[in-house]
Amino acid sequence: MNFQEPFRGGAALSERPPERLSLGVAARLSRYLQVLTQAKKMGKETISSQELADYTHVNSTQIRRDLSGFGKFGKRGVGYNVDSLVSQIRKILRTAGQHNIALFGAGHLGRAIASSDIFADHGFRVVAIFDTDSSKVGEEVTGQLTVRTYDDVRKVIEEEDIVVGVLAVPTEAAQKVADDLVAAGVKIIFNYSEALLQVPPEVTVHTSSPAVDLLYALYFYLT
Amino acid sequence: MNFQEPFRGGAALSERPPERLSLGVAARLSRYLQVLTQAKKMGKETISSQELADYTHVNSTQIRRDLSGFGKFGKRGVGYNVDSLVSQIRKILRTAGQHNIALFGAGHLGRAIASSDIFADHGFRVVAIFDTDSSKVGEEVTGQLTVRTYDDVRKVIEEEDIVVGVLAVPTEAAQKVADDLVAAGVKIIFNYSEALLQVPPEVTVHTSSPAVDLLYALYFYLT
DNA sequence: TAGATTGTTAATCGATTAACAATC
DNA sequence: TAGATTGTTAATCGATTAACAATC
Repeated sequence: MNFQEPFRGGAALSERPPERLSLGVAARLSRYLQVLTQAKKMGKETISSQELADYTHVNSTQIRRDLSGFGKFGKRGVGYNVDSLVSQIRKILRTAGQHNIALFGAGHLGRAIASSDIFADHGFRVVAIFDTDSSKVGEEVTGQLTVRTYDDVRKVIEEEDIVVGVLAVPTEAAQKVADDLVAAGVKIIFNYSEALLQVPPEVTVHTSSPAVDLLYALYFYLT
Repeated sequence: MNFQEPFRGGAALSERPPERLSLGVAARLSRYLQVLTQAKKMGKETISSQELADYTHVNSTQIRRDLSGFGKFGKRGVGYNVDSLVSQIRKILRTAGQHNIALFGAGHLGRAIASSDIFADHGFRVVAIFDTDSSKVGEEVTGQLTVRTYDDVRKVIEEEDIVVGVLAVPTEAAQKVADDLVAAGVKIIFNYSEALLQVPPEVTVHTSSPAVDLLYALYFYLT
């Protein structure tokens, strides 16, 4: 970033060349966004970099640095306006639009994910939930979602313009679902099972589990 | 690390001074461990740094570098023995022992976490699950676990030597449970709700959600 | 041996932090 | 004004990567 900025506080500051964010910056911005979203729900109007630091465990200088790279969003002596910071970060992360996702597996994890607020909070819409267990098909999961038969996968993916498949199925079943998603043209798979999925290079798999963090975090907490 | 090592392949290499790992190294080692554990289940005996790289999205040179910092675990031309690498990493992360954890909330997320293999795989034992909903008390969650009444929290934490509290409760209920855990002396809280918890400085809160990753990962996948 | 893969170097790049003037 | 907090600098530290000799 060697672009010399001779003006101060200009609105033009928010229109930077769309460089790809580094992995670390994007991860931290997402984290700030999560905290800000919650802070907003709690009725907080402004927040300081120190408060954000307390909640995210990211150094407060780092936070100010991350943000100031995109514009002067704060007020000295006051902090950041929660509402405006949320929309600024959304702009930076380009998560302003709506994205449709499909959920596989109507077990406990699938239902937990389906009923989480966090997707709606960030512009993601769970438009379908599938299960191979025919006794579950037709069950209502949330107000708007009903478990669909796995036979309709292909049709639903095309009709509903689904860009992400989220796997909350048993480890043994994950590869088969991944194969079907790939065949239907889905390029992004979120894998909450423990399976090591084999997919073609153009498809991205992100594996994550509600429990893996524990291992890593505990190293620091127990030593 | 400026310790000059004149010998090769010695067993003494695994006994390094117990420096605290950097955050990044610990996170990556945990990830390797997760993949290795699964690879072992699938009957794999050796694994190359390139295969580990494919599954973890960590550069293969980085992986070899991370591991070689603690000893010469691999065989040139062959790769790493899965079994022995698992135990080496466990030694490094000091997760060889057993740690008892308590789970709060017997809803979908709580049950999903309780029935996950991943805790058992890494030496954690869910020894209790609580819920304030009296209609859930007594229900069987897994073979060994039955939902307990929240009134017994304090007693159970002391009797069962619980070091970690895992919160899978609604956002509104999270702070109350955190307060009670702090009062009972628990120093590590894993928060799967969206609440921004207030705790004394000696207590560590790790907030995480099965859905937050999506936001960050999607930035890269959609751009 | 021939092929494969580790262990390690060297060079680069980005992350982190303390400190403090600017300013609300 | 006085206190608080941002924006930014400068200096350090650790992460990342390509490349390749060592060696299984």
